Amino acid sequence: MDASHILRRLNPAQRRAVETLEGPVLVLAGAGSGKTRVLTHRVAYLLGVKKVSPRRILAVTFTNKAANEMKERLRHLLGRSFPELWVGTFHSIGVRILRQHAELLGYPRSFVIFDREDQRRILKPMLPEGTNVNTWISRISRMKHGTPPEDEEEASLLRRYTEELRRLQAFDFDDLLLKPLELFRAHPEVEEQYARTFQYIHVDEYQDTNRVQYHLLKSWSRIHRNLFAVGDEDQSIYGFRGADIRNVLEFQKDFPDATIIFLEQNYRSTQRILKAATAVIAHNRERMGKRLWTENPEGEKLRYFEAEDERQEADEVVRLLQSLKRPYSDIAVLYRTNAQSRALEEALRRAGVPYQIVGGMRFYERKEVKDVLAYLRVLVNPQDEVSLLRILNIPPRRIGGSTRKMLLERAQREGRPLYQVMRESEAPPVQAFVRMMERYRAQLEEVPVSRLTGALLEEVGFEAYIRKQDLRSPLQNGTRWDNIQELVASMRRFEEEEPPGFTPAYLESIALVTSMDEIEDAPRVTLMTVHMAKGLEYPVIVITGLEETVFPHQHAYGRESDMEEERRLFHVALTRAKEEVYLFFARSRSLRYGLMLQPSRFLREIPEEVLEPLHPSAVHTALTDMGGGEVFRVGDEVYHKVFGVGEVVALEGDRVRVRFPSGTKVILASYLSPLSRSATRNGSPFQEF
DNA sequence: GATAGGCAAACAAAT
DNA sequence: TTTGCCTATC
Repeated sequence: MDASHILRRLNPAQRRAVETLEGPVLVLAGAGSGKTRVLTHRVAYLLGVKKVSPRRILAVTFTNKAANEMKERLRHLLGRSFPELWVGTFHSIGVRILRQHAELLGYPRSFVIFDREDQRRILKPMLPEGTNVNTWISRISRMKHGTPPEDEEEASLLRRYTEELRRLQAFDFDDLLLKPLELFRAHPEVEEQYARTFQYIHVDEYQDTNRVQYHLLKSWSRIHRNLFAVGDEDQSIYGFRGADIRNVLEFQKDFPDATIIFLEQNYRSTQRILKAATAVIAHNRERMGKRLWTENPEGEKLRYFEAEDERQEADEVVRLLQSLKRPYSDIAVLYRTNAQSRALEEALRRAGVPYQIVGGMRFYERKEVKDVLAYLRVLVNPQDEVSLLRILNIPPRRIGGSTRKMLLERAQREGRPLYQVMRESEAPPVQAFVRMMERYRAQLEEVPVSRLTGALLEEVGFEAYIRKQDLRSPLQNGTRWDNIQELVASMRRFEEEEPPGFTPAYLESIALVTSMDEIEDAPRVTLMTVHMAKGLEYPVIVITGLEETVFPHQHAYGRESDMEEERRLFHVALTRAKEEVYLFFARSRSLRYGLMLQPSRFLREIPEEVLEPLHPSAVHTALTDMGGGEVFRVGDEVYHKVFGVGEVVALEGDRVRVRFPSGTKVILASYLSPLSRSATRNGSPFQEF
């Protein structure tokens, strides 16, 4: 194929990125600068012009959806598809490697993948009464990202947890990255096999890789050294998942011969949107410092609206959406936390505006769906005790607490798998259950998954069970059974795509499905968290909940680096927009009950000249300046949920010393709301309450 | 010994 | 608004 076919329609920087094939390359690509285009064209160039074998090219994307889109675009560019290309997320590539070599790690090929809920179920009994399981899940995850245990308690729990996963033949999400690395360390010949294979390696969203992913990349690129990383430190928003911005900031240190390429021309947003985004992100210290520019039109000013509470905010958002006279598919409504979707959802439903919510409770995480999947998981892997315990008495079949306890104790005493113990149980309900499961297990490799599931559901009386449950919570009448039917439908679709479509293959195919994969291209408004919106773009972006303690979120107040991540998150939100941005904030929110909320500091960081009120008639409040972003000053009157009204007597970092009627206390600033100001200030249209 | 129903507590982001 | 735990009842 002719190189010009692939290189034309790329700007000089993009072209350089596509053509620099040898050695490590870091592309610092600002929002909307065409990084997906660069990645795709580079792979196309390798395949079509350099005739590199697809088996030697690896492209790591951030979501499965992005992986599919890349394959689709390649097909379009090159006129055919390349099934042998390694394209996928770190996690899906990790699974692929693990399936290949599981035995070397002492795991069967039929290992299961545990999600958060499965993790919670095995951790719960390991922890003392009243311990916060979620905290421990985060700690374990942090340790698996490379942070050493803080004390013996952490170390010992990690040990016991790891042993338990091994006993159950399960990997958690972090294992999908960590275990391949362990595999490489223990078996250098396997490591070498991959390092030889991967001649050209591409990574998207490099700023959101963690240390384990970084080591995987180092290992894969060890021999050929052709690592092509695309990222934007201003869009690093997954610190809680171990993302380490050092991977970007220290790329040159780790790869001294690296070529660094900046993509700074933005093709997505209007000048005003870009001006706002640039001004906001300039408040961060931890950056390489790109300067985005655009040839796009100036565009409209960004508009803001101040609401009483989340109800009014939601109503006003709906009114705005209806007044825009645009296809609803052009619009995304973003928020910081999933809980904020509720008020919006209600208002949209009341007004009859079509919408879809992405994220939150995912389809495959719903209780009823997971129950059905647990049956299949036990059929495939009877060692999966978590799933076995889950369905033991669902629907109720007279295997209650005491029988369950007896079985578990015997299994523990004899050191044998629970399922084996159940096989020998004399309790009639247990016998019946095991016999039934064995009957289905025998058909696993012959009967398509949808038929097997249908028969199973029928036999256990699942519909009746669900309907009975629905009587208790009539609000979602029928939706649960609808979900089950949708699940069976998804199995049928799977069978069509991948005949013969048996159960083990099906389970594998859904293990890594993400919320992103559920986004539909339909004439509906899309609602999602800002995290989910990364990588997407819409003509109109509505950002809600722009208040202190909401966005930036309460958890970020203690540490400057966390606050910078919040700011990057807001920067991501703004740069999703092509044409119009609407910013909403409320004075109060039932989620922050009793607090008077202040407009987000991020609003104040947007230059005044690109902002205007949504309704011109709205009273333009006094122009005030927060100065440095600090929230309180000595003399301010403040309110605390427990201690009541008090006066600020001193500022101590992120804490405030407050004199209450009941005495003087030192309190985290985020727990206080201001009542009155000691002085009036000027500079921003956002009034302090 | 199993199940239904009532009541308290939670809640940041997600592969 | 959901989820899990506790108690009363079958």
